[in-house]
Amino acid sequence: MNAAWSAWKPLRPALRLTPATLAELLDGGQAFRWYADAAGVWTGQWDRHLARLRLDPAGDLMWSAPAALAAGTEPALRTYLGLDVTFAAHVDALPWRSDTHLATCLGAFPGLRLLRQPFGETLLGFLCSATKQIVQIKQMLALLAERHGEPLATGLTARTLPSWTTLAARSEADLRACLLGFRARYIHETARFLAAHPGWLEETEALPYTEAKARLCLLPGVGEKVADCVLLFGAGRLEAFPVDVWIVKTMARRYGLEGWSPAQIAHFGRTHFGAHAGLAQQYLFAWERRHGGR
DNA sequence: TGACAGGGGGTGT
DNA sequence: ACACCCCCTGTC
Repeated sequence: MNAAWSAWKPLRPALRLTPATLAELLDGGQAFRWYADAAGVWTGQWDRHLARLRLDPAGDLMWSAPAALAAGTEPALRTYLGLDVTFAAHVDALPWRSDTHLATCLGAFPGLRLLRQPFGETLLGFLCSATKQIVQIKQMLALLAERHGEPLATGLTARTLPSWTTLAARSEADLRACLLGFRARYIHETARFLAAHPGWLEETEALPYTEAKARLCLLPGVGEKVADCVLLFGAGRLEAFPVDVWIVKTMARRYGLEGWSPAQIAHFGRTHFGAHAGLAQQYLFAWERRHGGR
């Protein structure tokens, strides 16, 4: 039995989105703990927060939270949704004036932005992501929270994701039982490394992009793609440009880069899109997910 | 309705 | 290049 939810309130400052952009933002591969109901109400979790989001008729984002937690939810949402980040200016600085495909992608998902998720949780999510689709990653994280997380608050059934400390105390078999497959060993070994190096993750988050990425790549199961996702979705590093199979496909088709390696595509992306290449990547990725194969 | 391939947002060797 | 795990999805 869940406690009562607070009344719906508009987000301040306001965030005006289309339903398609909201779906892409919450369930488009940045985060893996949001679920929509038939009425278009999204329920999701991050850190020790639980919230509902919906668009009012004008398209402005409204939020609600369990009454006992609601006081802390609004500032947390502002951080999580990056309301202090000038995404409109960053988008305008992308080369859409000379890149018609990019202009099309920007127009299809107006207001799309990058989430600022908890760093450690983002790492866990993307350690689960290898050769998995979003629906399966969500299932893994739901099982990890259900079996190894902590109750969010008394009276709530929702649970947090397990901390890295908790994960380090679990057996690889316990993790494997959460549908992790071969990823269980990576998560187990990463958890043990982090347990043996207190503060390592926090120091990594604070480092400049290149150094932070190099450090993340030291973790078992973390290569360039996962490291870039963690930095882009969990640390606000808009210069990170993750290259996965979708981006390889869309860059080959739309930018004539057939046969290019992921490293070559990453270099092209940084050069072509500039300092906020990761933001461009998210729009291209959203477009490819929607129109892929056509 | 139920079984059966096929392939999946990568990394490590 | 290929193994790593095993669940989702489409198909018959």
